[in-house]
Amino acid sequence: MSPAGRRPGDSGTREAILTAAREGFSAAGYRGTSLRAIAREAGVDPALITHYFGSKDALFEAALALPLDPGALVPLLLAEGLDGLGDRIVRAFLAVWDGTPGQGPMLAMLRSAVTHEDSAERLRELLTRVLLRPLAEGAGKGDAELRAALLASQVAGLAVARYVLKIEPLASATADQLAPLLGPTLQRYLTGALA
Amino acid sequence: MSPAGRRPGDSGTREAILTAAREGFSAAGYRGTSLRAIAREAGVDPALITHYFGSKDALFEAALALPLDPGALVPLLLAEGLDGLGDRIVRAFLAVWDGTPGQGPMLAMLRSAVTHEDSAERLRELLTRVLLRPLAEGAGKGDAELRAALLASQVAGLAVARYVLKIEPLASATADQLAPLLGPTLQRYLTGALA
DNA sequence: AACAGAATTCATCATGCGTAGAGTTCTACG
DNA sequence: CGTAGAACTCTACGCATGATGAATTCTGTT
Repeated sequence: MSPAGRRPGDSGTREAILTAAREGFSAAGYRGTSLRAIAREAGVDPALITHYFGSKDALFEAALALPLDPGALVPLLLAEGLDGLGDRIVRAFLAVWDGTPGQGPMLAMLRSAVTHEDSAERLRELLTRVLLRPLAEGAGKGDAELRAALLASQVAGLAVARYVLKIEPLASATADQLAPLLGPTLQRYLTGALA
Repeated sequence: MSPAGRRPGDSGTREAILTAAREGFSAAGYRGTSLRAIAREAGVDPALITHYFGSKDALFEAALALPLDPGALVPLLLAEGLDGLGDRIVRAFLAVWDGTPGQGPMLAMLRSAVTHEDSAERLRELLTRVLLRPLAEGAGKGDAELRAALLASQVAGLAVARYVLKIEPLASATADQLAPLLGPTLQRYLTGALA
């Protein structure tokens, strides 16, 4: 049909592939998404993906690169003091997920973490080292590891319940509704008495 | 190699297939596990799986059949009153997961729920209708749906953090250590003030 | 104007998949 | 015994997959 050879002008093919890949991976996970499906979605020949990224694994890697730096979030959250920290964490979390176009990379990370052992390790690393532990240490109440883990459990649970299982009314609640519900839990995990 | 035809004696082939299937599905999810791999693991011809179960979907269904009745748990938990309910839920949850041989069906359910849209629906149904909502209604403080959803979020989060992401020290903590940490959260979601 | 190299298509390979069907051997029941 | 049917193996089909290599067309630099 279409002739071979380079197209004139600036075709944002690479980006189109990445977008389609994120969509696919976040919807069906790594194995559930074929290169051909991604190519079809992106309106592109399958071989182009190999051409650009080398392999499916490399594409996956590239698609999961987060568009934001989670490390930058921590000082921002801590800047306003410990009061209402839990509340602000809930809001920040929801803002990131709901704000990310199509929730692509986020859901993809979660989905693949649950299936792919390597991804689970990477997500654990990212979550604990860059995000949760700094938060818990910033709170300065000791037991940083434990507090970070508890925080992770409630935050991950929110993600699963809201975005994967879509349990109502959690799934369609607004940040204003959720913050006072979950905030106190996080606050206690971070700054409260534990035993 | 091996001759065709029926083997003498009682070969627990069906069970072997189910075991291998649970192992596979819980380790790599639905798509990530092939019938041939299951058959190899079970030391069995792939066609036997079709013979016994009809299709991969049906096998999946059969492998996920829970060995326990979650509905029976609720009255047990509620029987001892509302005091310490959260605590008891944490303990029951851990007992079920840690007690289930190989955590097979449990992890498989979680893993596939995250990948497979249908499984997500089934898990949501099971969780909310049979387990969480009866609990929240049994607590009798109103807002049963919302309380059930919040409960789900913390419980699912515990599962993900402990069994999938394996975040320490959550992953290797005992029930006695976790109950006082997470119990109050669940207690508040079920019986506490919400807004 | 020439040319290296990037972008793109196509045809193709080997592999693995889920499933179906035919054939063989054993068991259970009459 | 005889025979229905369950347990089991083998072969094969059609399809999708990830990857490769050659061919073609455009772009940027000299």
